[in-house]
Amino acid sequence: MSPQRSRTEEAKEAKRQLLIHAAIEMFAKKGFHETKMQDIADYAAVGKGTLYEYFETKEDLFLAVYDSWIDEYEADMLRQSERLLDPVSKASALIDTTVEFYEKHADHAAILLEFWAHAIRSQNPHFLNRIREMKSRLSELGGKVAQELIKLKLFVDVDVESFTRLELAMSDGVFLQWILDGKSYPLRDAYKFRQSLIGAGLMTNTLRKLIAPKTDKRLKQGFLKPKSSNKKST
Amino acid sequence: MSPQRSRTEEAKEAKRQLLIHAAIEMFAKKGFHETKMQDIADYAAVGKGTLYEYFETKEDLFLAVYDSWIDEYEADMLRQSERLLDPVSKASALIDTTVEFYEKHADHAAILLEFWAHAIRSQNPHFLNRIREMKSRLSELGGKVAQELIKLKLFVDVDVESFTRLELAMSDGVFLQWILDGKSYPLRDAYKFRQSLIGAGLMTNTLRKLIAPKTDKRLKQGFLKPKSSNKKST
Amino acid sequence: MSPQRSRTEEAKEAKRQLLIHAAIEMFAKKGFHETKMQDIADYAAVGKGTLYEYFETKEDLFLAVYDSWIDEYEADMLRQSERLLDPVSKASALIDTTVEFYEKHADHAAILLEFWAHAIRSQNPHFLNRIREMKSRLSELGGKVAQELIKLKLFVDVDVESFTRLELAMSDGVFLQWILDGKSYPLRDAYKFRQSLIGAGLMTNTLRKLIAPKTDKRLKQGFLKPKSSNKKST
Amino acid sequence: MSPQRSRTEEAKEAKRQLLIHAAIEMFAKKGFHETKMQDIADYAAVGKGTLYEYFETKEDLFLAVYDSWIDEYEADMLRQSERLLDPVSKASALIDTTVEFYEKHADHAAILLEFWAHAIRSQNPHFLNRIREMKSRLSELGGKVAQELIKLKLFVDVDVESFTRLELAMSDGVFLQWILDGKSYPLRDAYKFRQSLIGAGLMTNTLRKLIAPKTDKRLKQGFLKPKSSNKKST
DNA sequence: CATGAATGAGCCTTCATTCAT
DNA sequence: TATGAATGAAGGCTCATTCAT
Repeated sequence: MSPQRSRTEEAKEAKRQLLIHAAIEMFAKKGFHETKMQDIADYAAVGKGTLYEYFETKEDLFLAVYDSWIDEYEADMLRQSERLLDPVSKASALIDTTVEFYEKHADHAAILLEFWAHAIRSQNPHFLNRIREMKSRLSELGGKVAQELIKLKLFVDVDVESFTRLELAMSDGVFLQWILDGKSYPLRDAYKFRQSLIGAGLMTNTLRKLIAPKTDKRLKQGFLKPKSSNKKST
Repeated sequence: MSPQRSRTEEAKEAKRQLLIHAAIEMFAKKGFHETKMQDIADYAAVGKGTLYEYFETKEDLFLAVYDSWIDEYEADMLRQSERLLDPVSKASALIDTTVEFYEKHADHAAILLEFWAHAIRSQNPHFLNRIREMKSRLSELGGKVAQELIKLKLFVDVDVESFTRLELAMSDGVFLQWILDGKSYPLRDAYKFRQSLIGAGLMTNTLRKLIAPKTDKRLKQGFLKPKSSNKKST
Repeated sequence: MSPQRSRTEEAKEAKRQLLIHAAIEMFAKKGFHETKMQDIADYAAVGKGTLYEYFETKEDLFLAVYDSWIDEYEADMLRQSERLLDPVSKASALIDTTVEFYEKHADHAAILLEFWAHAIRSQNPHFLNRIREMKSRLSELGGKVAQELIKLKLFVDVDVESFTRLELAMSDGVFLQWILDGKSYPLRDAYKFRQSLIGAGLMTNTLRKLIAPKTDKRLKQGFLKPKSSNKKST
Repeated sequence: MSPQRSRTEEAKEAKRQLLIHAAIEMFAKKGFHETKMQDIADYAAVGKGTLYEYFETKEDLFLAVYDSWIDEYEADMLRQSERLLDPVSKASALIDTTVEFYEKHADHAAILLEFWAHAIRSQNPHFLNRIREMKSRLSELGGKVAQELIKLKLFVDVDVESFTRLELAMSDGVFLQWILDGKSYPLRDAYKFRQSLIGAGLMTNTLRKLIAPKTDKRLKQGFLKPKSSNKKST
C-alpha cells in the first residue's frame, strides 16, 4: 500500500504481463502441449524457474493467457458501446470491434479452440465458467443494443437473449471458418455478408425498405470473390 | 478377391473400425494428449501392440477417427439429399440431418475442436486438406439446393458459394455454443431460430409473406427458454 | 532313415541353410540388434513364424550364422592343407585361403566383431568355446606345417603353438584394419607385407639368403601405395 | 572466464567425466544394447534425465566414451614418445605404453569391438573418422621412430607408413586374441613374442647379430606356457 | 527474487515370441 | 508345416516441476 510496495507490485504485474505475452505467442504458434515451459521462458528471456514464481502450473498460465485475452476483448467492446449513443451506430460498432479484435488475434486463434476443448472436458469448472461469464457479459452488451433497436421499431420483436447468444455463436463459427480457410478473404466481408443474411430477417418493413438494395447487393456479391471495381468479372 | 481373402480383409476392416470406435470414445472423453494408447487398447480389449498393426502412429489414429466421423456425416447428408425431390424439403432435410448428426455425436464434440486446432498448426497439410475437402463437398451439396430455391424465386439472388460456406460456418458455431452451454436446450431449437434469422433475409417477398408469421413467432420466442405453454415464465 | 525321411531331412536342411544365408546378409548389413526377425524372414521370403521352426531364438540363429561361416572357413583350410605336400607350398596356400576367405566375406566382417563382442561378455560359454575350438583346429593345422618347416631347417626353432596362435591373431588384426581402412588396398598385399615381416624373423640363414631380396623389396615398397611400374613414384 | 564461470564449467566437465566413467563401466560389462540408460544413471547415482543434460542421445554417450578412451591412449603415447631421446628406447616405450594401456583397460575391451562394428556400418561418418584420425596420429608417432631406426641403419629400409599401420593392426589383433583367450597369459609376453617375430625381419645384420640370441630364445619359448624354471613342463 | 541443474514419472513405440488356423 | 496377427515387456527420451544457490 506504501508507494514502495505499490511500485514493486506494479513491477511484478508488468512482468506477469510480459510472461503472459510470451505464453500467448508460444501457445498460439505451437499449441498447449507442444509448447514447453522452456520455450516460453526463452521467449520471455527469463529463467524457467521464474515462470513458477508467477504461475503455479502450466495450466494456470494457460488460463491466465485466456483471461488476458478475454479481458482485452471485453474492454474493447465496452469502450465501443459507451462511445456512441444511437443504437444503429452502436450495433455496427460492436460488429466492427469484434472483427478488428479477431483480425488482430488471428494468429492466436488456435488457442481459443484449445481452450474450448479444454473447457468442455475439464473437471475444473473454472474454465467453463470463465467462458460463460464472458459470453454473458457480451450478450448483455449486445442485448441492450438490440432492445433499443426493437424499441425504435427497427427490429422485429425478437427474444433478445437468444438473439445475442446466437450472434456470438455465429461470430465464432465465421471466425473459425475464416481461419480454416487460410484467411483467404477479408474477415470483414464475411461478417458483412452474414449481417445481410441475419439482419434482413430481423428488420421491420420500415428498415428493410431502406436498406434492402444494399443487402441485396451484398448477398448477390458474396464474400468469396474479390470485389473488383470492373463490372465484368470472370 | 477369393472368399478366403475377402473374409480376412473384412475381418481386418471390422477390427479397424472397432479400434477407431474405441479411439473415438477415449479421445472424446479425455482429449488427444490425455488419452494414452494404452487407454484405447484397454477400451478395445486388445493389446497395445495391436493398435500399431492398424495405425502407424497415434496421430494416424487420430486422423482415422476424424475421417471415420466425416465419412459418416457426408454419407448421411448424401442419403438425405437424394431421398427427396422438392428443394424446400431438401433444404429442411439437410438441416435436420446436421442437427441429428451433431446430437448423436455431442459427446465427441471436443474431438472436432482438437482436430481443427491441430489442422491450423500442423505442418502436415493432410489435416487441413481433409477439412477443406469435406467442407467443399458439403458446400456443393447445399449449393445445389440453394440454386434450385433461387430458380423457383423462393430465395433472392445470393452468391451460392458464399452462402453455403457461411451456413456451414454458422452451423459449427451454433453447435459449439450448444456444447459450451452444456447442452441446456435442444440443439434443434437453436437451429430453427437461426433458420428464421437467416432464411428471412433470403426470402423473396412471396415466400416471406407466407411464412412470416411462423418465423416472427420463432424469433420472438427464442430458443433459450423452454417453450412451455405457461404465459409467464421466469 | 528311410529315403522318404532322408529326403524330408534334406529339404529341411536346405531350408535351414537358406534361412542362415538370409540371416548372414541381414546381420552383416545392419548388425544383430538392428536386424529384425522380420527382415530376415522377408529376405528369405518366408513367414516370420517359420524362422522359429528352425531356430529357437534370435540368438540361436546368430550362433548358427557364425557356425556356418566358421565351418566354411575350416573346410576351405582343410582342403588346402590336404591338397599339397611340400610344407612351403602348404604354408603359402593356407595364407592364400585365409585371404580369399576374408575377401569373399568382407561384407560380413562386422558379424565377426559382434560375435567376438558377444562372446567376451556372454554368460553362455557356448560362444567362447566355439571360437576357441575353431582357433585350436586352425592352430593345429598351421602348427603341423610350421613343424615341418622347422624340421626341414627352414624355420628357426619356434614354439609352434605360440607362433600359430599369434599368426591367427595378427591375421584378424590385419583383416580388421583393412575393413576399417575402407578396403582401400588389396588385402593380399597387406598379408604379403606381414609375411615378409614375420617370415624374416623365423627364417634360418639358409632360407633368408634365398628370399631376402624379395622380402626386402616388399618391405621397402609397403602395401599402401599402388605398385605402379614407374620407378619414381610421388 | 571469470572464476565464477570457470568454476561452474569445471564442475560441469567433472560431472561429464563422471558420467562417461559410469558409461564405460556399464557398456564394457553389458554391451551397448544391453546397457540401459537407467543402468548408467544408477551407477553414476544420478537421475536418468541428468544423462540427457550432458549427452543428446545414448549413441552420443557411446561416442563420448570412445573419445575419452582414445584421448587417454593418445596422451599416454605422446608422453612416452617425448620422454625419451634414443629411438630404440622410444620404440620399446611405445610398445610398453600400448601394453600397459591395453592391460589397464582389459575389462573394457568389448567396447572397442562394438565401436568398430558400429563404425563399419554406421551412416554416421563421425565414427569411422574418429578411428582413422586416431590411427593416423599413432602411425605418425610410430613412423618417426621407425624412420630414426632406419637412419641409424638398425632397421632395413621399410615403407614406414605401411609398417606402422600394420603394427597397429597386429597390436589390435594380439590384444583381441588375448581377450578371447581369457587373458590366460601375460599380454606383455605375447607382445614380446610378436616383436621378436617382426623385429627380426626388419633388423639389419648388424643389429640381428647383437640380439639374435635373445629373440631366438623368445621364439623358442613362446608365450603360452608359463616361463617356469622347471625344465619339464606339461 | 531469479535461476537452471537435477529429477523421475510417464508415454510412445518397437519387436521377439507365441499360437490359432 | 507354414503363417502372420496378436501380444506386452521393455526402453529411450521428454519435460513439468523442484530447490539449492
